[in-house]
Amino acid sequence: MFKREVSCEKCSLRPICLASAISPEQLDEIDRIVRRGRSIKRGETLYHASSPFESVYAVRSGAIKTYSLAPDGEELVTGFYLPGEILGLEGISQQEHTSTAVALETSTVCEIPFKRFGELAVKIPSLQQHFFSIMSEEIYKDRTLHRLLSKRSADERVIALLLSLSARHRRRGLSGNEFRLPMSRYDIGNYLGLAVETVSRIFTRLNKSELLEVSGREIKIPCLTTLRESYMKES
Amino acid sequence: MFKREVSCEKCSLRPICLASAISPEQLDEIDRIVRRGRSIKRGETLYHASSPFESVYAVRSGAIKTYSLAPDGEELVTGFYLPGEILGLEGISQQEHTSTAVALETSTVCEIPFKRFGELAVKIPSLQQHFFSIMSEEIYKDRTLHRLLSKRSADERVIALLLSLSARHRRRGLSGNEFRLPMSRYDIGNYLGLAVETVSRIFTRLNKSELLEVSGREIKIPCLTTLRESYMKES
DNA sequence: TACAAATACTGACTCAGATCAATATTTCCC
DNA sequence: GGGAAATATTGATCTGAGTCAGTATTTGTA
Repeated sequence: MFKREVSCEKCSLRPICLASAISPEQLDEIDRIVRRGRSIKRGETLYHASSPFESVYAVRSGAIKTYSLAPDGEELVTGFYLPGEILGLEGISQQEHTSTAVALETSTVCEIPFKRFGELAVKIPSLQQHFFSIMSEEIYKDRTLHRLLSKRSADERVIALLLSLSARHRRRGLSGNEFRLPMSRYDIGNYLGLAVETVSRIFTRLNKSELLEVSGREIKIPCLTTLRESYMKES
Repeated sequence: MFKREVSCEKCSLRPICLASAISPEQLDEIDRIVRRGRSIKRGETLYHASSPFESVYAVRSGAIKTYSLAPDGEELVTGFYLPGEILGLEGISQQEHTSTAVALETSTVCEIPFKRFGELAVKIPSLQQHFFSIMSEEIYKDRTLHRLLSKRSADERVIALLLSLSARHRRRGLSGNEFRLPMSRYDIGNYLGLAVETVSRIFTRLNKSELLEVSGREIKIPCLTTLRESYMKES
């Protein structure tokens, strides 16, 4: 027995999701347009690149990765999305999805039909403002990734990703010190612009140090501050 | 004698700027909130990182670069903005500018006070939609940069930047085959995650090939299709 | 018009991380 | 629970681009 169809109002993810900072009556309006409880199994696709853009999605549980393919078929992992996070935003301007979203583990998502959302955002200025903010945040995070890719060493990139995942767990009230990676070494390497072998070697090396305990996809960070500082020092 | 203070209505950049796809009456409303004609000389700053976020800006003429500094002072060039393009979007979510914008040559900009813009976007749904689209476009372009940085060779990165500048010139009705780079080799390298020396060597090499004629910052592309194809082939 | 400073170029050398080639381990079904 | 496929690790070798060092050219300014 598990809870499905939790309204935004009752959703534990509300403070970090789309419906934060919205008054109760307005919450109700959002609640009416959100399609909840869609479940996707590991490896299944939420949307495909070049399918018509109709909705953005909020992750309710699980983990989703997005990737795009170059004309020659080369894959690029463009992001990892955890509960409370919104995906599909790059599709708005193109009128179609520009990446494919697949579940890394069994996940549930809330679908937010974008046309109706726009109509609502016009009626609720604070919702419009919040959505501007969510998109701006995405742009801001892309700047961080830009720096990571063009200035940081392989080790620093991997540590930065772990710290990011840790912070996102903590934000949901979970442990930031111990978690399981939902993605493969391949995905990590692809996302960070590194070869799988390099990622693997870095995990082995970090595991030998006191900074991290790695066992397959299980990660334990004994001390976040130390890890953060070691990351700083390397840069 | 030169024209200042051209209204959005009369602005030749309208089709590619913020005020595209807006009806004449509504155009008038936008016109009233835009602060026009601010001129900044080469090397002068439009806004500083960590100054309060109040406006986004549209380039009217010239060229602007944005950069951010890491805690240790390391610079990262985050973007180049040409006439008709909007900058400052990453500041929305942070309530302050997260990068510094400086003019690469004498430029004029239009300032769009963001609070008033938000109020207007609520009244004009198509304007809201268009702004969603502009932000989405920025996210989409960041994905392209992500691929460039994590999958492409130094040569391909430089060619991709040239092709992007060329396309942006053409969009304004200018020649896409001949133009002057507003930015230094250093800026190009920094933006693309390459050492200055590498950028310099690539220009020399391209100049020796038939693909490009380079003389300092003057660029001539004899055949765009050939350049585009050579770029594809290398990938 | 000249000269200092900034920018750009070139060459020699080095190295982080890619690639290639196995082997080990985990995961997923039947 | 067993065996195949997918994922992860490890080692040896190679290479694209970085670094260092010096020179050339352009640009802005007096």
